[in-house]
Amino acid sequence: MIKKSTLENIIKEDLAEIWSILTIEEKHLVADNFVIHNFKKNQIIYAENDEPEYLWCLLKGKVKMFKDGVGGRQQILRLYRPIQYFGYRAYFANEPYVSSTAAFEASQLGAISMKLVTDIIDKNRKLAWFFIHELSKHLGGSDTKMVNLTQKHIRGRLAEALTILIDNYGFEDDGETLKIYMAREDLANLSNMTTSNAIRTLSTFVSEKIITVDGRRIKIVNEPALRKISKFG
Amino acid sequence: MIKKSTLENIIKEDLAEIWSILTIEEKHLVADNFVIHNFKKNQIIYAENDEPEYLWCLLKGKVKMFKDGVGGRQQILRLYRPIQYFGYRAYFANEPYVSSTAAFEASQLGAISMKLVTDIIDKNRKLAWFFIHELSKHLGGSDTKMVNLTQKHIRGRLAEALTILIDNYGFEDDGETLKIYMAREDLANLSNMTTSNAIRTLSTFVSEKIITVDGRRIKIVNEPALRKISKFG
DNA sequence: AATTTTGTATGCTGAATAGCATAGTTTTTT
DNA sequence: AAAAAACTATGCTATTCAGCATACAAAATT
Repeated sequence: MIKKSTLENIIKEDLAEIWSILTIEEKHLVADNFVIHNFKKNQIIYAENDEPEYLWCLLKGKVKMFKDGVGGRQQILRLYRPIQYFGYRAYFANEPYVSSTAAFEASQLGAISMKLVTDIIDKNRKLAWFFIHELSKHLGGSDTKMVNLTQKHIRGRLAEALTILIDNYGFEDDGETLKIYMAREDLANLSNMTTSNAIRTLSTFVSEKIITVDGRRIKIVNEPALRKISKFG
Repeated sequence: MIKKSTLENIIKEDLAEIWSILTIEEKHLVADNFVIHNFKKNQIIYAENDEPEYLWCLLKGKVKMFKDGVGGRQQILRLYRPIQYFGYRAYFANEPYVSSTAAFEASQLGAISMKLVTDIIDKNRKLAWFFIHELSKHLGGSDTKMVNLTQKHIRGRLAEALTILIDNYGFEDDGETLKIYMAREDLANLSNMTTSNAIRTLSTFVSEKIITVDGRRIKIVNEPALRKISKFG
């Protein structure tokens, strides 16, 4: 089940902050309980109301965390890239998941039992701090996003979504093509608008020479302009 | 500066979860560094972009945490009652505050240096868990609120705001008068709508015999109906 | 290769809600 | 107690955005 090569790589190269703070014994404990799963494009990793059981570690691919609202629309809450962790919040809060996660594209993930994570936190102060820091960052981000989604106008929200994509996934080697190819519907779900409006607003950005669009390939031509629109709503 | 009686009371009676998990030595360390402050109605406790320094402990009164958005409107993020804690997130995230807090009414608060709190967390696992739990709860709440504010219609949002007030502050002895008296503007800021619309929608709730209103005194006459409106948007 | 399904683009229409004005009321200050 | 300031109520209008329909394009399936 475990692909030794990948895992050893992660441990040896300390690819992620979290590994560097574990003792040798803890690293091996985790390695022995680290199960690799492969998810197909759009496959659900866990769903709202499920009972949390694992800490998920994204090794390869892209993941979205989202929540279905009463409006029938799906709101994308956060995006993840390698190597980032998720799935722990609900366990720590001692409640079922309030959101779902799915792979944006074919992805490889590692699952570690939260029971084990908790045991290690009890012995390793640094891991406790890792999660305190992580949760604090996310909470600040969530509060900020709440206000942006409710108060910015459509152009500002879509511009913000595009900057989020830049900041999370960056550009291809040409330095301007977004390194994520998502459906207009997902772009809309990230920006709290209908698919129609995401398409319409993208078009106006094209006509304003802020971006160019070729199917799902989006080039950011004028990033300062984009960030300005995002900032001022 | 320290009002011994109040403080001793809190420590002795273990009024708050947090106290019961400290050792005797830690309790005294905190007590010696616990400074009581009094805030007037609407007085700012800390503001967005300030550098976090203290853990604030609300002893008496009511506090709102809010953020000013580009839309010019203030969004109320969370409400606090005695004995609850706030002000720690930004410090843990190692960043300036992203939101502000103010006293809703004349309030008494205790300030404890975050430096001290961090030192105690380093030695007391249980305190680390207290904050991990607290942050996790708040993050789930923030994510949920984000989707509700963006997807529920005005009636649903106002109904939700009223249920939040019920759940946070409860009723007067008559069992139906909300134990918080806030301006329509604050009610609007809690529900992401204009003051006009908060007033209008309150009126329709009155005409539907879900609530009665007498100035800032709001009686919840039909709580199940209110929760139903909140739930279904 | 043909067919079906899914996704994208654009126009038109209607609904939800924001903005503003005015009048009256309550609260605070002097 | 009087005056000023702040808050509340309600009507009218403007704007933003959602909903839907249609046409076309691309991708997936048979």
